[in-house]
Amino acid sequence: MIDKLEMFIALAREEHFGRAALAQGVTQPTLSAAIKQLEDQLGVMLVWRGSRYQGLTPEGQRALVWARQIVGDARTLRQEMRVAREGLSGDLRLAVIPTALTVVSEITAIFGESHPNVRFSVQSKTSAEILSMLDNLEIDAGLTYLNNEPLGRVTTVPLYAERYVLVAKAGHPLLSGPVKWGDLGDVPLCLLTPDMQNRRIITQHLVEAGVETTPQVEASSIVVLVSHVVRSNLATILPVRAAEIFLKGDDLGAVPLIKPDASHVVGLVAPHREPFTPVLAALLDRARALSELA
Amino acid sequence: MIDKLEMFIALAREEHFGRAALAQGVTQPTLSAAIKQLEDQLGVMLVWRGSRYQGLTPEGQRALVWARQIVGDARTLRQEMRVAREGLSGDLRLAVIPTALTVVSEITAIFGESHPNVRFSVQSKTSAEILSMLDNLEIDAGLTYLNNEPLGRVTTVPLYAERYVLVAKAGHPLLSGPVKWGDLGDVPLCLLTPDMQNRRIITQHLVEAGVETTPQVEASSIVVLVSHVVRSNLATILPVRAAEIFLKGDDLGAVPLIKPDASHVVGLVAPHREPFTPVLAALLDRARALSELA
DNA sequence: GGGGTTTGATAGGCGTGTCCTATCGAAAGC
DNA sequence: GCTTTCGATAGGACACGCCTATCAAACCCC
Repeated sequence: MIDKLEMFIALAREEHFGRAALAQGVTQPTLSAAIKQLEDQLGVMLVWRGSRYQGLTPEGQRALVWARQIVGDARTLRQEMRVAREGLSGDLRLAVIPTALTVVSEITAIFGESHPNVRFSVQSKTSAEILSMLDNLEIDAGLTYLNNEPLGRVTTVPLYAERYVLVAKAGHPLLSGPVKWGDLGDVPLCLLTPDMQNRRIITQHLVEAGVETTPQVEASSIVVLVSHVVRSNLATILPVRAAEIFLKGDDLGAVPLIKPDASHVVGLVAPHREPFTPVLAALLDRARALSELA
Repeated sequence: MIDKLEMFIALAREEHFGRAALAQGVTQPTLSAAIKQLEDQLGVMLVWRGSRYQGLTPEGQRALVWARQIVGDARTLRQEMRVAREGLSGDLRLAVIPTALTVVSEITAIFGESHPNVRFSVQSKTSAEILSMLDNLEIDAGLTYLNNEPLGRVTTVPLYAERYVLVAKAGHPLLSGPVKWGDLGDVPLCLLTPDMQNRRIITQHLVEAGVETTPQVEASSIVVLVSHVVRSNLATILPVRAAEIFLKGDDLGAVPLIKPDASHVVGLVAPHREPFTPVLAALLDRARALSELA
């Protein structure tokens, strides 16, 4: 039963029988049969049938909610028993927005002190992808914005409030003092791609300041942004914590962006599951200890 | 997997391999094997082994919590799919404290108006039994005291506050006006057995009023209490709502018990499961509509 | 519009898992 | 010390799950 629910979740995620089967490590006929049996057992049609995958029926959507819950709990049970057997160990899968990537090392550091046997796996994703991966049990926790766009049913631990700086090559005329958002009208910029919430936040502040900017370069990674700042005459806008790591040398400079002093809360998000798994409880605990916010 | 978890729950409930197997409709060797496989899969010992059942290991207790959650969710999924197929129907299993039995008809009445295809199954239990049965998935909801003794992780809907009357045969000298708890020192009483929370509440009020009473008759049913009041010279103490149904004729009388005007909240309790099953959601909704309290 | 591709369903065979009955060994009870 | 109770074990029947191979329908592209 649980295996079939896992296959059902995979199907809903992949929207394709073959890919879902591959993801589950079974063949396509096996997955097809499993879905059919699930439908028989539940007495309802879960998937619109045709020669292609055509989405879930309303019952299927409803069943998906429970399937995720059940499968998630089952995994948690197994994980918790493993913890009981061999202590806190295993992998903790994180997905993180690009602008918070530098914060991960703070978390892994403080966590590693008390739980050295836990390995981390970190990937850079958009905030929307993080929420989707949490739903689909593909990650254990995420690091993203907490209070700009709706999150769904998750547990959150606020960590810090993002504040923004303008980053440019040393000697850039704007670096002499704080810069207003409204002053950026004619400044050539490179920014994150619009699928990133950070970019949407920045765009919003620029628009509110009456500026309409089309960035010269868009990228999904801050490394690309900073490289461009170093090698060309573009400037970029980054959260302080993301920028710091690049400001060690003398070739770059940064000044605060003011009017307004924008501030957006970033923190940990984890599936809301009662009770918490031991690793997750430990992670949230360490994150709370690390938090700059109430 | 889910089947094994069900067997595990049954074993924890019955504390006996043979009985648990019987309850699950399998033979004892099958259940023994299932538990062993569960232990293998989880990699931990769940049950203390010996020639007899000797209780759960700490890991077993922890696993039991998740097992209940998973099995409960799986049942909910099946139920919800059945509802999607044939509308709100099926059985709703209630357990109710004796003094709230008369309230059940109010709930079934208002519920039946909107959902005529749902059958009810009602049994009279102590408050402790109700909580245990909720945990063990033996009932769907309960009707019991909400704020005297700890409930655990449940959803509650307060319905009304119990107030107490002294019930005695018509003409009994105490029936002329309100009676103080402290006046009951020499009155021969029949009361519920001490495993009932109502009895513990009454005893507590009597003790606080400085009275120590040993009831002449103890019973676990209010019908027995009232019968004794009718046929002998005993009096009893009942919540107003439990007493009303017996006061239609002229042979019994009731007067309020005062100093203090004791008041204990009674309401629905249901397992805390997100999201709610449709039947349960409907039941809680109707109960809220019925509630006398905020 | 026809050949090729993609997609999901179906058929048949094989291995594993699950459940049963029968029986055993150990401990508890009289 | 004998019987009863309780849970584990052994062996066999059956079902289930998964695989490979194949099919039918829809889509795609020239």
